[in-house]
Amino acid sequence: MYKASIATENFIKAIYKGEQGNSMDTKPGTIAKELGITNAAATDMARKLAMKKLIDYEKYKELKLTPDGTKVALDVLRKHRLWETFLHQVLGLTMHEIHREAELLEHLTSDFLAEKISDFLGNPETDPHGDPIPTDDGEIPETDHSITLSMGEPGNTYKISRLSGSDKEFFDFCHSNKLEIGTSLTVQKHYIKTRMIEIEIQHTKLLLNIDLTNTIYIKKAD
Amino acid sequence: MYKASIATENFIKAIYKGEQGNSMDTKPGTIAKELGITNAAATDMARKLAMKKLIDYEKYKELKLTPDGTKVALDVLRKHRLWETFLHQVLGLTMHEIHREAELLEHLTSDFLAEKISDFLGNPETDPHGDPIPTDDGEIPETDHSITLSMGEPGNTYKISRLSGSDKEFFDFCHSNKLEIGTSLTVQKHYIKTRMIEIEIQHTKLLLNIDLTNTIYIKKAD
DNA sequence: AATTAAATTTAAGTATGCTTAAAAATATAA
DNA sequence: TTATATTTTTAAGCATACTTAAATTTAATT
Repeated sequence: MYKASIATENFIKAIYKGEQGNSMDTKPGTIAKELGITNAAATDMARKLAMKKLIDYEKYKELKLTPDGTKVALDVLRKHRLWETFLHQVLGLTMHEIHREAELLEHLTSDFLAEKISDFLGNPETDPHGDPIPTDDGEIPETDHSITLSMGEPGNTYKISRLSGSDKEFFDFCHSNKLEIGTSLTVQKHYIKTRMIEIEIQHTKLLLNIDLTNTIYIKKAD
Repeated sequence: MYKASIATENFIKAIYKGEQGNSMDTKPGTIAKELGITNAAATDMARKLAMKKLIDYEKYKELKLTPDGTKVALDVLRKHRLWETFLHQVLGLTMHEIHREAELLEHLTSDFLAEKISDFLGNPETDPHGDPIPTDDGEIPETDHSITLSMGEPGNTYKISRLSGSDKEFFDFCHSNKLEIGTSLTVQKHYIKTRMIEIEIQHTKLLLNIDLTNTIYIKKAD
């Protein structure tokens, strides 16, 4: 299997995030901002990865992962989420600590070690955020049919299924507003212009920015 | 604290090994062979690390770590041995597997995570090989007064205290010849010319190469 | 539609960490 | 001690992964 450099892995991860996420695209500038590099560096990298057949690249267009590129993304993502689960369950690190450490460890984790960690954890399907862990053959167990909070319909009640953010602020915010996995909420109203969503959670009304709500996943309460 | 690159960390580790070991010096060629790079690359790196005050470098002389360089070496060594201990005790990896994985993980392990691992393990003083784990402030707990097997005196009986090798062959050899931590042995005779040592272990005579015996540590049986 | 702004690309340059090939210094052996 | 071999160093070059600055293309605004 193709072994990518750390820089390449991070670049491909960013594209993957852009392809999946609703609050981010895969234009070079967006990727550059995500990685903290210049636009020129992103274009440069795009050309190189295109030659390696990891992405499809047409000038001035969005970057798109090839099947090979997607495989790299899912491999790193699997290691990232396995480490997050492991660091949380075994070493008791907090939600934002596990992200920070997994962000490093994922790049120097052999397939062998990833399997050992997975076995030790009982081959979990999701990480502590509720995010699905890709399998070793690159499948994503999407059994929960979660949607982002921004997709929730006014009047409907949901349970929070995933909290997908990575920074301390996000988790502090969630915690102090009782936004936890399993908690029920009712979507009140969408404000298109201001890109806000109003929800009711534990008898409290909350106005959330749409960007934030794309890292909060919900599913219909059964 | 100065953050070294992976290449720099490995280079400094090799020098540290040469400074400590009895079977290896710190000449550029030796370091190059250890790392699998050319002599030219080793000289090149030596000049660069000298500019960063991590090593003392005089042309055609052996490479020597500065206090700063030694700090880098001990920091990486601490992380290496903490990972080895953790992977062995928690994930049950074999002796040569833990080395291989720790060799990677050590480079992307934050000080924060190292402390968490250490705490989890009850702040152990030695790793599964019996090698001392440097403390977070760069001290090496040398409480056991071990010596290498090559230093053992004929007629004396010792207990094996450390098995410091890294490759599978070494551990397979040790295992099949009952060379385990805690096992008693009696040094029989040194053969200077052929660089061999004869020992008796569990009523069996064994002839060992001196290079091998520098990774086997012993101490006087009490 | 024309102008302006923003994003993207190209070009040139830098640091790291290697390589090969040739020159210089050191070590070994006859 | 002199010739030979080995090691070390220098020199030139390459790939990766960035940078800044300028040119080009696309997008937004009037």
